[in-house]
Parts: sequence; C-alpha cells; structure tokens
Amino acid sequence: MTPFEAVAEPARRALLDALVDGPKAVGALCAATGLSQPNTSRHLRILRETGIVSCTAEGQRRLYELRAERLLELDRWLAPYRALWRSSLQALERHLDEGS
Amino acid sequence: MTPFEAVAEPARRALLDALVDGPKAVGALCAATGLSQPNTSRHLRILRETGIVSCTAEGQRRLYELRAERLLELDRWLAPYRALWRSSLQALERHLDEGS
DNA sequence: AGCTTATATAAGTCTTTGATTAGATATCGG
DNA sequence: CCGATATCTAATCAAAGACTTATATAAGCT
Repeated sequence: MTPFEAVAEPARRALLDALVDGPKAVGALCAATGLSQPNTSRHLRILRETGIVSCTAEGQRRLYELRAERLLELDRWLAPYRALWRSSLQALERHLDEGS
Repeated sequence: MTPFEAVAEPARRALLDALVDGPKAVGALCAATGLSQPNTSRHLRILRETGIVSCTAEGQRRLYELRAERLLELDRWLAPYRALWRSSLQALERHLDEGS
C-alpha cells in the first residue's frame, strides 16, 4: 500500500495524529481515537506494513511509534503543487494590492 | 470526498500530474495517462467535486485546470510530521558527525 | 439536416476494504 | 499454575469504488 492510500483513511490519520507527541500502546490509541481494539490493530498493521509506524514489544503491551520519514513521499509529490498555490496566493496578493 | 481520498488513487494522481503544466482537454488527459475515456471522465468528476480541478467549456471540449489551493489541506495536515522528520534528519546528521 | 468528434452518464460486474464478532496468543500478578 | 489484561488474527458481512461496455448529449462541419 502506498502512503497515499494509507493516510487516505480517516481512522488511520487519527491514529497518526495520536502518535505525533510520542509512542503509545494500542490501548491508549483505542482510547484516543474511539476505534474498537481489533479495528485499531488492523489499521496499525496496515500502517506498520507501509512503514509509517514501527512497533516494539514492551512487556505485554506493544508501543507504536511514528516513522514520519515515510511521509516524505507525500511531501515530495506535493512539491510542484505547492509551487502552484504559492503563485496563486501571490497573484491574489497582487490583485488586492492593486485594489487598495 | 476528502482531498486525501482523491489523491490516494494513482489514476487521479496521474491526471493531476498531467495538469501541472497547464489546463488540458479530456482527450489530451486520456492520451497522457492511458486511461479510457469514461474512466478519465469519472475520475475528473471526482476531482472536480472535490474542488481540486475546475472545468470550463471550450467549444466541444472541456478544459480542465488545476486548483492547487485545495491541496493546502494535505499540506497543513502534513506539517507536524514534517517537523518530525526534519528532527530525525537532524538527529541522523548529528550521529554522522559524531561518527566522523 | 446528417455525420463526426468530444465528453458525460448509466448499468453491470468485480475487487477492495472497513467493521464486527469470536477466538487465539502471550504476558503479568498472585 | 491460574485468572486477568493486552494484543493479534480469522471469519464474515456490508459497503465503496474502480473498470468496462454501451448509450446519451452536444458542438462542429459539410
């Protein structure tokens, strides 16, 4: 699965958002997202297989951690478009300047 | 449909990539992507309904044009993760510096 | 008007994928 | 060893979505 498909799912974005401020166990992620436990595990597996999170066993829990580098691919794809909307913003600014 | 889901589909990313260097008619987009015409129309409709492209009738053709601003939402979501991978890159650099 | 080109839409099929329920595995505390 | 907790996996179902074929609409040309 591509990172694009991985983050397309709202549940998985919620999981990632919950991981921004550090690694968490599955139970904590269930609580944070409101997802059922099996559902959480399934989405975490997808994220793990995509390489966006990694998992380390910590006693009877599993700590999931972000591997944000994997999202670089999204950022790189976005780059040409970013250039475009920057230029439209600039055009808008020019327009507003002319109007004032 | 969210912009996330919209760009998750490879065919739609191909269409967007073909539109980066300016508006194109449907036929040109078919040729550029190798998608069938109905398929192209369907994906273009999805992109249009999501607001990522706009369409203007030009005689018997329809010119599709990028509305890159709509992808700002992706960029904004990505921001916190960008901060993370920047710091991991910095950590890697520090590590390499120590090693040398 | 009739033919052609360009695009959109509809119907049908097939695949993918998300959610739930139930059960399996493993670790911890006594 | 046993019960409780934490997590994973399997099976099943339902829904979403992608692709094809066929058809409709509309503009352009002669």
